[in-house]
Amino acid sequence: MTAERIDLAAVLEKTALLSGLTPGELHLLAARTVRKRFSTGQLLFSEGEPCHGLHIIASGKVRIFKTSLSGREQVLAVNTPGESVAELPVFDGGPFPASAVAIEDAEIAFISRRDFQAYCMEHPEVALKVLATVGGRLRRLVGIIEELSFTTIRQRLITALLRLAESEGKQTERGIEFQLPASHQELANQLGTVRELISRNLMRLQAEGLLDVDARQIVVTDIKGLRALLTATP
Amino acid sequence: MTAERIDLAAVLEKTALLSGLTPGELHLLAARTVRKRFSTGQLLFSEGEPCHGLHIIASGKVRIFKTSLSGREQVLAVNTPGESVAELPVFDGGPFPASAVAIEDAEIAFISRRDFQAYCMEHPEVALKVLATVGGRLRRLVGIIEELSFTTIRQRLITALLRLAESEGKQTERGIEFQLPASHQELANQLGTVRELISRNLMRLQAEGLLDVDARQIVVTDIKGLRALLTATP
DNA sequence: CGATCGCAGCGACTTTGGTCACTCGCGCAA
DNA sequence: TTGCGCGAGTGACCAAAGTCGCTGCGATCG
Repeated sequence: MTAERIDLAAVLEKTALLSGLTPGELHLLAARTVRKRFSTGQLLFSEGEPCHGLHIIASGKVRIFKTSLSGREQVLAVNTPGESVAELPVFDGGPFPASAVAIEDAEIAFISRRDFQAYCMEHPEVALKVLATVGGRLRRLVGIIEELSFTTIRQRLITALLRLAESEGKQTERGIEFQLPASHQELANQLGTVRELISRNLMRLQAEGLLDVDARQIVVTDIKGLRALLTATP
Repeated sequence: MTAERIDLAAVLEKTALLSGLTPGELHLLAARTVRKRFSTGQLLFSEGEPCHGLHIIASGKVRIFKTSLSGREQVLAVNTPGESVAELPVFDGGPFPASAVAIEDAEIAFISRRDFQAYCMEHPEVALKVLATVGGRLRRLVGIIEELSFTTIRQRLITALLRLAESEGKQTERGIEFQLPASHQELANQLGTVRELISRNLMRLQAEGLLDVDARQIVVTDIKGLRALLTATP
C-alpha cells in the first residue's frame, strides 16, 4: 500500500501539470489519488457521461475520440504517460465531450473533481499550469480543424508520414525507413478517413516514386519530393 | 477619463470571466485596462503573432478564423460583447493560433498578460472561471470537428437554418420567417465551404418544398421535415 | 445617366472521398 | 493440414464537394 502511494507520487511528479511542486505537496495529492487499471480496448469513459475527476496516465496509451452515428471515428488525441486526460470537464462541470479508450494496457491515477479544484484554489500556480496544458490541447484541436477543412487526405497522409520519418525513421542506403505504428484502419481513423484511402494513397505515392511500401514497412526514397507536395497545390 | 474607467468597470462586470468580483477588485483591474477601438473589417490580431494580453469585447462583434494558403477561411467562433478572446495564448505563452477581425465596429478592453496572470495568482477563483470559459471554447471546437468530419454540407446548412429559425424566426401564416444574418459568402466560411454550395443547397431544399428562399429572406414551411433530414442518413 | 462593383444564381465539368464487393496472404488454433 | 479471421490490396461505381465561367440584379459613385 505504501509502495503504491510512493509510486503514485513518482508518477505525479512527472506530469507536466504538476511539475514544480514540493515532495510534500505531491504526497498530499497522491494520498487523494485512486489508481485504476484498464486493459487494451477498455473504455475509460464515454462521450456524454458526467465527469467526476481528473485522469493522469501512469502507463499505457489512451485514445480520445468522437464517434458518429454511422460508426465512423475521429481521433482527437492519443495520450501517453505523464499526460492528463479530460482536464476541462473537471472545471466547467459539463459532461465529457468525447470518449476515451485504452489502446495499450494502462494505469490511471484518478483525482476527484472536488479534491483537484480545492487544490487549485490553494495553489494558483497549478491552475495556471492546467491552463497552459489546456492551451496545448486547444492548439491541437485547432490544428485538426485546419487539417479537416483545408487539406486533402493525400496531404494529411503525407504530413503523417513526414512526422513519422522524422521521429522514428532510420537513414539507410535505400532512404529513410520506418514502420507504420498501427494498422491502416487505425491510421485512417486518426486522419479522419477510411482504410481504403490509406491504401490507395500509399500506392499512389509509391507509383510516383517517392517511397516504397511493403506492408507496414515504409522506405521514403525522396523526402524532398514528399515535402514539395505539401507546399504546391496540385 | 474617469467616465471611461467607470464604463470599463461596468463592462468587466458583465463578462462571465470576472463575474462575482467585488466593485473594488473590478476597479483595480479596470485601472490596468487599455481601451482599443476597431472598425469593421479591421484585424485585432493575426495568426502566428505573439500574444501580449487578454481582449474583452465591450461592444461589437469579432470573428475568430483560420485562413488557408489558397484563401479559404474557416470560422472558429463569432464573439459578442461580454466575451473574451484569446484567453489561452495569454497563459501558454504561445502565438495566436488564429486571426481575429471585427465584423462590426468594436471596442475592446485589453489587459496585459503580466497583469492578468498576476491577478489570477492572487485570485484563484478567477483562474477557475477562465478554465471554465476555455472549457466552453474547447467544446465548441470539438463540435466543429464533429461537424467537419461526420456531416455533409447539406446537413450543416440545415443545422444552421434550424438554429436561426429558433433564435430569430417569427411564426407567420406562411411558416417561420427570418433573414440570413450575413452574406452567403460569410455563411459559407462559417460552414467551412464555398458560396456556390450554400446557393445550391438552399435551392435544393426549396425544390423539396421545405422552405422558400427569396434572397436573404427565408421562410421555413416544413420545420419537421427539415429536422427529419438530420436524423435520417440519405 | 451610365459605369462599376459586390452579391447571388446557375449550369457544366472535374476531383475527391467513400462504399461495396471481392481477392489474397498470413498466422493461429482446432 | 485445413479452416478461419484479420489486415491489406484493388477495381467498379457513386455521391459530395469544389471549380469555372457566365448572367443578372441592385446599390453607389462619378
